[in-house]
Amino acid sequence: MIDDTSFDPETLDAELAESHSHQAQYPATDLRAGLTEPQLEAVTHINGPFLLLAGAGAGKTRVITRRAALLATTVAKPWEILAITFTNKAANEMKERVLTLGIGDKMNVSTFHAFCAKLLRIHHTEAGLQHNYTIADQSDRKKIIKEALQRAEISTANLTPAKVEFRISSAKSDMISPEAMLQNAEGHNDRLIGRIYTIYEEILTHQNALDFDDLLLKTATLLTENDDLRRRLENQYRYVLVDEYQDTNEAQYRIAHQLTREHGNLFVTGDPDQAIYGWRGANIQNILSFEKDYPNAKTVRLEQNYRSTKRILAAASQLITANIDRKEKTLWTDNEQGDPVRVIRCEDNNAEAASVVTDIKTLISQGVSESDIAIFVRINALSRSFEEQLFSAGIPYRIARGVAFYARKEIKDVLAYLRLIINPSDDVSLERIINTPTRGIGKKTIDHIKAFANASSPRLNLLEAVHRYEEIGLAKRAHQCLKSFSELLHKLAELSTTTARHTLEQTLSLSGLMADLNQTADIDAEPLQNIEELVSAASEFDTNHPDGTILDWLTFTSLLGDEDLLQGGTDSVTIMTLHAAKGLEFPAVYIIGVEHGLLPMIRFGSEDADDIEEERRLLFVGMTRAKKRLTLTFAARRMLHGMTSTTIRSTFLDELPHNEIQWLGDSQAWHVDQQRSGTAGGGWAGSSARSGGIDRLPSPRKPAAGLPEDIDEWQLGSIVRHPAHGLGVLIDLSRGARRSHVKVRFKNGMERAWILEFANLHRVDFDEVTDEAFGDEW
DNA sequence: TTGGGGGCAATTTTT
DNA sequence: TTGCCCCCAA
Repeated sequence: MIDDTSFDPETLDAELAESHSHQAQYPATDLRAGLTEPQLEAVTHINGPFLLLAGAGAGKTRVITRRAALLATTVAKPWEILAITFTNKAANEMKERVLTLGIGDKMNVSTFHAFCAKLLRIHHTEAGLQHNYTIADQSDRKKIIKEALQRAEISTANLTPAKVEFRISSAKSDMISPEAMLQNAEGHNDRLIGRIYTIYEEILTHQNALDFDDLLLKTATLLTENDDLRRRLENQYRYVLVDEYQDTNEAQYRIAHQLTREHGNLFVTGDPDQAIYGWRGANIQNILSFEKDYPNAKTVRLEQNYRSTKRILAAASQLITANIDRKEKTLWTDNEQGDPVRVIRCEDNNAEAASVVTDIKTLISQGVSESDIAIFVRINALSRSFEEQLFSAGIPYRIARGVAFYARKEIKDVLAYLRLIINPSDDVSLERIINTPTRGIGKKTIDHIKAFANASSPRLNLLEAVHRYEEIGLAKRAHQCLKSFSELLHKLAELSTTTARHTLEQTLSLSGLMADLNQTADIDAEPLQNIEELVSAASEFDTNHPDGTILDWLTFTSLLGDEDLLQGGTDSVTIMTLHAAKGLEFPAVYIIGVEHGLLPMIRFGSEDADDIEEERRLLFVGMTRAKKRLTLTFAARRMLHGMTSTTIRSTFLDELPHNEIQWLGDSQAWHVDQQRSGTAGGGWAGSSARSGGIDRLPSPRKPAAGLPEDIDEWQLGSIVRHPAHGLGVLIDLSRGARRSHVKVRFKNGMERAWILEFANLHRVDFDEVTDEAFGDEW
């Protein structure tokens, strides 16, 4: 039987409540009721550091909300409790549940970023900021990086903006300043990035803007350097809780630490096995060494799982034990045994989608609701085959992704006007709106304005430059256009003291945006609808925050993420990435593309054990989302980036408990072979006849090949031969403990990557091939 | 100033 | 294969 609350992370609580014959609503005196031993221990903990290691599906939210409620009704006032989460969703959920427990809405529940944004507004002087700073989002940040690249006059040959952005963000997460980066730079590239980072910071400062990382970084620095303020805050927040502690980065770690330095009442919850944001700067060591950081810490494990069947849990548990970086934890459940976890081998990605969709059809015909079914992918690009086939099967589906509401063009456009009203230094916003809607101010005019601003001393911000249009020396037409734009901005500047809704509506009409939207509404009504939605959002904000200012509203919108997940599609199959799946649960789960290189995702040149462990955790997270039915699939051939390649099943599959798994697919023999030859890898009796593919190995299915005997002679630039693709040059080679990877560029320019053991490549000596018309580009 | 076409890269993305 | 970005033509 499948219930209909799969989307609701609170299902668990409902189940728990049910199993203990309690109401959903607990009077304060009942906060200890119906708890298991470890749960009770956590709920009743009061003073000192505490680590709650909460396994997947073990009832964590229930525990922390009850503890907060208990604190708030005994030793503390609600406003003396600070609960920090990572997502708005988690924050809202906690607020709601605390409310349900009768604690009121005075408890401080907020995301890291929202908490910091507010703190920095209030204590802007101490932090060396202006009160009206704006928050640069990802696209603003990208523009600023491009600008910085230009100013640094660096040939962007091997430095994409994305790469720079990543490096800067990582540095900030680790609390590394531009100076420190320059000092410790190893190699030319690092120095370049250090220089760009420096300029990037200058631009942000000049624009009176902070990016997301700054919110954390500046707060951490402020709390570290300003002991007086730190102390006041510590007095104010006598009990601090940090959720998803395994995902904290250095800055967040510091914030939590500084806020609790003296009273030590830091209660953290998390699960190292679900740490999947290392690539975003999160440091799993924060949770792993909590007990070292806080020697008097108490640790409690929640190991009983209320979500999945025994078999699903056994498979996931076995997988995760392969990780070294973890805290020993043994999940168990009282739930039914359930059906075996299935692993399906498919011929290619279309067969994979077909097989999954067929299975879904069967489930639906048995009365399972579409919303109880989820398909998890490692990368969004994999969703396509599934979309197509779900569509043609007439099964409603939705993709939990897409452009976040506040990242849409039309939304960003209006908000840019408002941001400029609040913060006249916000050049990125000005540049965005100067010709939106089009008003005859093109690139050339903008360049003139910029040049004028830069040439002035001190350097002007663009808004000031616009207002001094007469001094720029523009052609008559451009001069006229800029004049009316300048007048428009003056008019808008006078709006700033009114409500969010009023300001928004005025801006929409004065700027001409509304007229523009109305005009295009015939062709595409969506932008207009989005704007209408924005107006009601503003209106709602005004109602909820009678004392709120435009600035508050802008901050609010800046920190709001993608809400796609929260709304809509109550009867659709959900397609989402494994990352997006964290925290959710579904009765039926399909995990797609469990192949080497995809899951684990391998990037060349950077395969180390940490990455693999995070990938393993990602699969673990995916598997533990499933309540009743779990299916993993992989395809022998996969079309990706417009190219079909032969794949190798993921080594993670070898790490599952073989005998508990139901192995399905065109070829039945492969898994049996697995059991015989251990994890060394093996082929399967291939029904497909593809040249060069490893699925073509004749039986008996031994490992495809070992390393080539002359491996020591392989080096970058070596010439190799592939049976299907011909001659190529080795452009990447990395030797790992278990597998070696190679990348080859072929004569026609195609580049392919393989695991060397399976690649069927042979090194050839240069003089053997000179007569084969090898191009000179080699 | 706008649009279209070619070139090129291509994870994950709580905020 | 798709999607973004940049440059060029009208």
